[in-house]
Amino acid sequence: MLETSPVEGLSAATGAQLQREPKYWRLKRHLLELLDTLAPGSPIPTERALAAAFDVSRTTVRQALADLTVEGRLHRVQGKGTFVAEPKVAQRLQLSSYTEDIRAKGMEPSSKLLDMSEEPADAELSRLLSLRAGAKVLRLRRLRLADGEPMAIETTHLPAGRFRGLRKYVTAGGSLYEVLHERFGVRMGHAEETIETALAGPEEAELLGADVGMPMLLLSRHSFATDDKPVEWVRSVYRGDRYKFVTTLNRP
Amino acid sequence: MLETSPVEGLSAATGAQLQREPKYWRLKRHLLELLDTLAPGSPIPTERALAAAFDVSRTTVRQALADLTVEGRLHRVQGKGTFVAEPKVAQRLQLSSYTEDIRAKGMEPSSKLLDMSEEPADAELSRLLSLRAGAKVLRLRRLRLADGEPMAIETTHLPAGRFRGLRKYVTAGGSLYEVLHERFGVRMGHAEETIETALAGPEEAELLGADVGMPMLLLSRHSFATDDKPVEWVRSVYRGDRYKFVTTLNRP
DNA sequence: CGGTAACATTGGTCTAGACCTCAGTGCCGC
DNA sequence: GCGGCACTGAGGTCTAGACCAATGTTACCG
Repeated sequence: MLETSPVEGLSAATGAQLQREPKYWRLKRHLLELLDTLAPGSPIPTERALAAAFDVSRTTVRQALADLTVEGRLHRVQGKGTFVAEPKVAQRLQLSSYTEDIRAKGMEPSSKLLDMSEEPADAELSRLLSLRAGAKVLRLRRLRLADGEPMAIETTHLPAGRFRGLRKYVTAGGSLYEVLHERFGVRMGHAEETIETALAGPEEAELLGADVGMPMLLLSRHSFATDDKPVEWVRSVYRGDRYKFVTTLNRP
Repeated sequence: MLETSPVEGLSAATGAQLQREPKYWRLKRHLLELLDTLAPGSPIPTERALAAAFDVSRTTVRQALADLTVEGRLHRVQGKGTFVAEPKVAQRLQLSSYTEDIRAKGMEPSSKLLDMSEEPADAELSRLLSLRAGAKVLRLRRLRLADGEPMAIETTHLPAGRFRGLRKYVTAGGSLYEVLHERFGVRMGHAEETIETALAGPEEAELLGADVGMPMLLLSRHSFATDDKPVEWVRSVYRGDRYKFVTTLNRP
């Protein structure tokens, strides 16, 4: 399963049989050409139509479509059809809030608070936030949007003890970083980020309007205030088919 | 196709039928448990054995195995079998050479020059390297290894005119950044990087010892010397199942 | 006019079996 | 000894058809 690429060689002669190329590769190539001629969001032919048109089984069509879906070229909806996916959007990697980032790109940021809870820190979290084991941690889970489009799911952990009353400010909406600065006098100094790939689970896919199994960019951020005390531990999931991260590096 | 996750609810009563969970989900969960008990590199049961053991068709087994493969948990080799994949390795994002990076991690770096050529710059490359259209560009394609394990495929473009004789230094082995510094007096000042996901094509998969269709981390780097002149344009493909990038951000 | 029940259509899951390619093994003949 | 070649068994591709689940439309009835 998965992926294109022809197999060259074998030009003339030998006449009939040779074709060391799986049928679904050929189908994928045809569909990729088709995609270039269609606007994002356009529907493509149904599985059964493609099977008939190319004289292959529906299973074979599905293999090609599954590949293109996981590659972020198609978007499938049960009961409706298969559609051309949207192109990628760049996302700058920088130590600023989501709100600032999106505004800087000329889009309108918004967040949807999915849930908020206070939980005792496990061993890992207490280490990351310099808390004693079992100390209360505020956990925020937010869906991030730009111009109403889902961009990412962000799960933030903060030490509840240091930021009493944070809950109501967050509930009122507004930038978390702004609240931390204005209400608690805390500004971010530096952060350590890791970026890796993962695949969308059913919940993420649903929230982000993506497909299950699609590659995602997983960003973890460990932020410290200007006094070097740890402030937050964040884990975000971005749609890998639509976003990329950009960063500027400087020689030490 | 793709991905785990049960569907809860529906406890007692209703007796027999209800089971709103595809068979391949169940199979995936079982295999994930099995993977935790096996060492990386161990073989797992064959497709046909699993089909018999779970009383499902081989197609269904393959759906589960395909998911786990694209998730980086399994490694499949035609004619041999299916094996437990290796865990991830972190890779620091910083403006230093590959050679320095790997040494810093206590591993032995090596490179294999896949090919080297001089080509006229196309519109994109001449813009990136501040060259007139058609100027010669040196193109290096290298396989990067750490302790003999393939890590990435790196394609570097440099202005051939500014670095005459670079070819022979590179052929002799050694760090490109060291050569640029010692032979041409050029040191890297800053760079702009973008990170995104892509899926492995047959060639990349083969070179990296990965599977076709596996998610990869795509890193593009545009580097500038201390005098702000562009020096290189690099595109690297890392195995997404084994590497992650780490970076430190500072407040401006 | 409004609801709703039935139907059509789409993608999602699954089967049972066919034939292919690729890798290893072992035997046979030179 | 050693080069092939046949055989076995692994994953890779493919079929033709079944039924399920989600969606949207249509027609009928109150």
